[in-house]
Amino acid sequence: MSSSASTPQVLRRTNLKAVLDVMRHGGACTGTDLIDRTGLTRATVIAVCDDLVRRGWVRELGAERNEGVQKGRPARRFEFNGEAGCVLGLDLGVATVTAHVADLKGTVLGRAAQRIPGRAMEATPDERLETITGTVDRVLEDAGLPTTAVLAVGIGVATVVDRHGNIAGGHQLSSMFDLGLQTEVWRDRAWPVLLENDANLAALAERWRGIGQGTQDLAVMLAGERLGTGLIESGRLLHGSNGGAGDVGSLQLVEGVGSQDGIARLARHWGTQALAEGRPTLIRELVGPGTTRVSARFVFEAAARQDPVALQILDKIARRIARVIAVLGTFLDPELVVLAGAVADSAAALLPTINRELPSLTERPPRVEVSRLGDGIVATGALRLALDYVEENMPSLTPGGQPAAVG
Amino acid sequence: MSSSASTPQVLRRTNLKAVLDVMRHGGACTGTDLIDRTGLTRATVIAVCDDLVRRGWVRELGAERNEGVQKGRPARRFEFNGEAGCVLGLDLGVATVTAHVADLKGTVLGRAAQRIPGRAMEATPDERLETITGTVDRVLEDAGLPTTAVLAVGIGVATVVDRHGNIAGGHQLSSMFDLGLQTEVWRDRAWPVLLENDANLAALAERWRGIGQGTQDLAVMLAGERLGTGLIESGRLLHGSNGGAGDVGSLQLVEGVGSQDGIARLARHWGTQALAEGRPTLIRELVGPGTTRVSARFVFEAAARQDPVALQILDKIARRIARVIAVLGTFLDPELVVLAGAVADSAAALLPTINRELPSLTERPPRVEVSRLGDGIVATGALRLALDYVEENMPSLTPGGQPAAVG
DNA sequence: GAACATAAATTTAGACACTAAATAAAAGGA
DNA sequence: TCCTTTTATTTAGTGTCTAAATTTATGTTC
Repeated sequence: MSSSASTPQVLRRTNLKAVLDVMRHGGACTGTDLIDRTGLTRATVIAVCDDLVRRGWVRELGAERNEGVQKGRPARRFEFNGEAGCVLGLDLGVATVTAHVADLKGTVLGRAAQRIPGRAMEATPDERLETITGTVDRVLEDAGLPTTAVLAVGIGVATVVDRHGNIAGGHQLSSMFDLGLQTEVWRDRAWPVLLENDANLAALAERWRGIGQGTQDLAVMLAGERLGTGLIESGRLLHGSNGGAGDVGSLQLVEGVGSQDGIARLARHWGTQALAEGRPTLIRELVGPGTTRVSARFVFEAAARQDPVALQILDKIARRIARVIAVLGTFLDPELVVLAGAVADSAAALLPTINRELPSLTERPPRVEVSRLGDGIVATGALRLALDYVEENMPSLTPGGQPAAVG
Repeated sequence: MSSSASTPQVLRRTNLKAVLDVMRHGGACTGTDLIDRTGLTRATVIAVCDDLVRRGWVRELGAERNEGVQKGRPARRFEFNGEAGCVLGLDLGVATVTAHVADLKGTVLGRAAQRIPGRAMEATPDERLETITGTVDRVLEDAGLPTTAVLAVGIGVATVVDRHGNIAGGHQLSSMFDLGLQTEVWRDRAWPVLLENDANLAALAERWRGIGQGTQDLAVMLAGERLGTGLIESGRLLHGSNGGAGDVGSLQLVEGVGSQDGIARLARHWGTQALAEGRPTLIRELVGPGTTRVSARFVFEAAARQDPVALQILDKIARRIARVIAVLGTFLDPELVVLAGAVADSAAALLPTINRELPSLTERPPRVEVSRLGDGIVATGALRLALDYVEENMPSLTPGGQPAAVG
């Protein structure tokens, strides 16, 4: 299954990748470094490096002194060329478009966010596309990058996406994001476009730059307005047969958990309810007089000041989340569960209750943490998705920017 | 990550595997067949075939006529040599040891089962090992196979096993199966021993020879005495960080589901209860007078004859199972859920209720079916596990039986 | 500063695996 | 018997790697 026929050229390609992998992780490398880490001969290593330099993926550094005592002929030093191109990471929300751009080392070179004008829910596909392309163009321009430098685009959407990057129809919001981004829209730019569910990208982000570093099995709950879960098992994203894995929105089962409610929405809902019932609470003061619209922030703030009503709301939310985590832990046995999303900062207040509840709900409860990646978590994951694609296909691709003559 | 350094020899190894893969699936092959399916040149294909024949993995067939009109020089015909070795598949239950042996094409050559003598729960490791080795020796002897013919042993155990094949400590029954099978026990036989959770093997079996053929994402509930679930996503088994994935035994959460109760145990429990309460039911007649020990079989039989009490018990069981399936479907989005285990035949009676309940518990409920693989499901999966190992490592291994001189 | 030690690069010869093209072989049919 | 067809085999050439010898560029020592 795994294997397909090979030619000597495939062999070289494999070794190009092996050397690139080492360079990406290890910074500047001498030939000897690469010999140690790849097991190849010096002759081969040097040939591969020269090949990579010729193709534009690697730079040879000048004759700066290596650190320490130096005897013998100075080593040539090679470095992965992070500027050989860039990747875009987009987060398409219901009302907002966020775009990050990074070089091939993953260094973020620019960020931009833009609201969909007017009433977002009613925006036409074309209006949506205009905002998206506008945001992308702006972030590229600000970073001084031509469109030809873009080697891949990762895009997170708030709906179900299968493992081939196709938006699964028949889901909530699925039509909102089914905009032909992979095919028609940027055909002239010839960008490889990779779609993925936003919670899945949050999981990639957490494993790349968040608490999940070094973890092979983790779940990330993107619990802002909606409630979505990104699942990584053995270092790979889970999708299920139609991409619905982790889409716990439809979980009607666990008593008290269900519908599509994320933390923010629940806080708002119960906060509003408390006000409507006229219960005495700090939330009222924070919201201000004359309005009944409670934002989640106020509830968390009131709780931070020990307001009993707000604390009770958080307790209720935490118990609800704990139940989902318990089910998740039982079915998937992740090492770590991360709470992320718009309210991640405040979610820390939920942890004590969650950790108190878990042992009664499941044996061996997973470790639970709160994300520290903030708002850009999905866009960050989108960058990672794009980088994964580029790294996987690197030898075959043509570096962006200059058209790079390859023999 | 994925790539490691390569030499020309690795290339040949890849092509050996590619050719073997085609042969395993396609039966007897001519050179032209292989050219079409691998993309290699005729010269290479023939060289690879000769190589495989020399190593013993492939047989060249005599000059039998090919079907149809034959012009031109007759093609040499090659066939995967299923008799180049065999694999063992073991199912270690609490009280029973089952062993299957199959050739490398997966054709079962022998079966044996043996009870652990005395009170199984109290058997010492040595007693257990004696039964295991005894069963293995018998099945090999009956099939007329020497121990040197065994290329791998797959073993299913009723406890948690991580993805490296290590039994995770601290679980129910974990010490019962931690017998040093991989290392000490058969050291003299030098067999590669692969441990895996029994429900996971049931999943492999369903995908190999059961209802799950061609399915990439499925869950198999092994629901006899205990309740365990084997999960396959994108064609791969899920283990989770410690192997606990699918070990729903500890799911205390879903109201009414939990503990370790499988279908048989529940049927027995509620059947006994009904008798104790003195309710009028066919079960009593089936069990016979003077005893209160109800076996699951009687409950299913009574239900088949429309006994109201038995039907009510099945209804209760089905609702319970439906809830687990709903959670499973929501979190993992499998294409198919298979009910398997000792009572699989009878479990068909549960399907109508399960399918009626599911839509109210989750959107897009998965397809649910009952296994037709019967008792040997775990041993069958164990064979598959062993075959996977052998197929993956085939070119490097030495065929069993004769010591096969390789140049 | 010349001779030496050292580490790395480069060159050379050889092995292995593949392709492509020419040649040979083994059938059936005219 | 000769021709056609299909396949196998041989031959020459290419790409990639290793291993070993050689060269290069540096620092150290006397």
